[in-house]
Amino acid sequence: MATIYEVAARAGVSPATVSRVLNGTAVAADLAERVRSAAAELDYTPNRSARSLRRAHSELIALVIPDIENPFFTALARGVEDVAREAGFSVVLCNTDDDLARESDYLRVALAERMAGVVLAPASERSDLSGLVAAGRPIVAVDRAPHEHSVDIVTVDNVAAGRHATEALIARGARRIACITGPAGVDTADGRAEGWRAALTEAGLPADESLVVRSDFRQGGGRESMEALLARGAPVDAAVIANSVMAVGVARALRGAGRSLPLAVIGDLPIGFDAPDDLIALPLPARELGASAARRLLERISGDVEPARSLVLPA
Amino acid sequence: MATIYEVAARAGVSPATVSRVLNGTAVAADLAERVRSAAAELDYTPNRSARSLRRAHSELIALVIPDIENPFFTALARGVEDVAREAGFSVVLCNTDDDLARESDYLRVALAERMAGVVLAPASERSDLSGLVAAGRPIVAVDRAPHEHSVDIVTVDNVAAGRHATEALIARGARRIACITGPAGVDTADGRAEGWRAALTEAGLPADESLVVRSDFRQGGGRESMEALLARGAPVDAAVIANSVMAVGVARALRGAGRSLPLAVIGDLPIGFDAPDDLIALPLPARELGASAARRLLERISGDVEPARSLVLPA
DNA sequence: TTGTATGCGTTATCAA
DNA sequence: TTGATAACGCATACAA
Repeated sequence: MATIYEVAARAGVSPATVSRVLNGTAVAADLAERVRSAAAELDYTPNRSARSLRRAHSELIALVIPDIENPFFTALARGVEDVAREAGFSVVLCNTDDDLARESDYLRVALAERMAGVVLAPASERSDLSGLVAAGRPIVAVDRAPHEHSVDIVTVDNVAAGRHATEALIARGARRIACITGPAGVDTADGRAEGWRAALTEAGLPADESLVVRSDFRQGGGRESMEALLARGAPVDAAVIANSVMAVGVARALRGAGRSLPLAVIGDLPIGFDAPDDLIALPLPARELGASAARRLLERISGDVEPARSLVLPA
Repeated sequence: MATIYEVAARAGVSPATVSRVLNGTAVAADLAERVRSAAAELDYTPNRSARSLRRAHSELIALVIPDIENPFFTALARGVEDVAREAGFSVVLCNTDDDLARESDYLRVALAERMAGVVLAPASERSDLSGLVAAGRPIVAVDRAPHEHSVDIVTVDNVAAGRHATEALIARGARRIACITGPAGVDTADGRAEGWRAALTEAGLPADESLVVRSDFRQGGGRESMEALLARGAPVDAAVIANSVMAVGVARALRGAGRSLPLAVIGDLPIGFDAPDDLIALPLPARELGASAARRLLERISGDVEPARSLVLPA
């Protein structure tokens, strides 16, 4: 591994000049040329540990997500990568499996490695960002808003998403619409349920709270929710499902029971999911969410010190 | 961000002693205790850029995969993480989307960042590992064997996998079995097709090469392959499918044509995929593959300098 | 066992 | 514009 000194020696210049060429500071054309060819001949790769130490941050952006198998997060990842790469940063993915301890670990590593910044899709509202925040490192939360900390946040309009999904079912004649959503206290879950409520109310329909089922945003939870609904003979003629992973479970429960029900699902469907014909998917702008988060992060990395800002994308 | 000097000052010891406490070298119990509490009070996080510079490598392991949406690779990722974390390394995921240029980029970054090592699931046999190899950095290839380079390789027994899948169909009475596999020259694709051939031959059945369809391991490819087979009226009564992502497409093509065919699929099925009843899935030990690769990598990181070794896991 | 001093490879400051 | 040099924070060789 050649160092900057070896390149300098071979080009007959000082290490400082090599550094300047590599970093785009003004250098005479002939010197720059000599440096470039010396670097090429030696197959010189700058040592980023040294650079990070000196500059106080690396060129890595951590993207911390709770579930690598959820297509929403993989789409989001693409958005982050698109804009980060454009700006010369590399994105590394950290999968927490919804585990707060693992999330903490990764955030700690990102801090210790002096990564340029972090885009975090929090595993929970109780996610602990204190380390990064205390150190003043760039971080933006996406999808969910963490409590306790004031950081930049990029979310979608969950209420609108819930409303649109519900309206689509109403438009098809549904009157008693169940709402299968995530845990209480989770803003994505609560917002979508609120949209369901709003759509029903606006349509002059009763928003029967007993038709709101709280689940866990996972496949098994979706299945159990629908099974419970069927078991207690709830008089539903359609259902809004707050994310696509749960929709898979819901569809299975229905099929298992030999039933069929118009479904409106918030989010893109997983690859391979054979959706029933009466299922409406309302895509979420996952990629755009990631891109926006990354853009905000880049602003922070470039030194923006404005107060934390909250951005809500239309559904 | 506190430094080792501040911790040392507060504990009334030298920086070297702090370093020793943190790294587990022998230090008197009382000093160690003082250091630990000083570190805690200052919320000291060692600067890994500095450590990496000094030690010549970081505590990050890069896992470079071609398709983050393929459940095989996410399972593999879990295996890598399990053993890497156990050993104190953090795993960062790099998704290349089957793009050799992006793969190269990530490998370059891993080298420049002086990451401890790389587990690579190559996007192609033509993957360029020259940078890492030339620098003598630890790297192990998994799933596919890259040409051109001699590195540690961990794969599954693809031939056995293909054979088992085919045998399962033969056992159910199938006689003319199609084989939908990946591109020629890709060892996973070729091996599985070879297993298909072997099983048929062993069963005294003809291995009709016109029933081998070369596709791309992706959903669309699976669909097109089956559509082509149906379109030309190939006399098949079952099919072996070399990976689970293609199986989704195949199942759709069949359903679209109003047909049904016993299917044997190599690999775990994607979440949400509603497999037809006559589909047999033959799981691949993806997680174990990742774990083995990580173990081999750890040996390299600890200084093993034996010649490159090749490990083939049973299917 | 502990401390001192040095160097890892860069970038930035300062002089020239 | 260019070069000499210090400093980033840590781990270790060496001395005590």
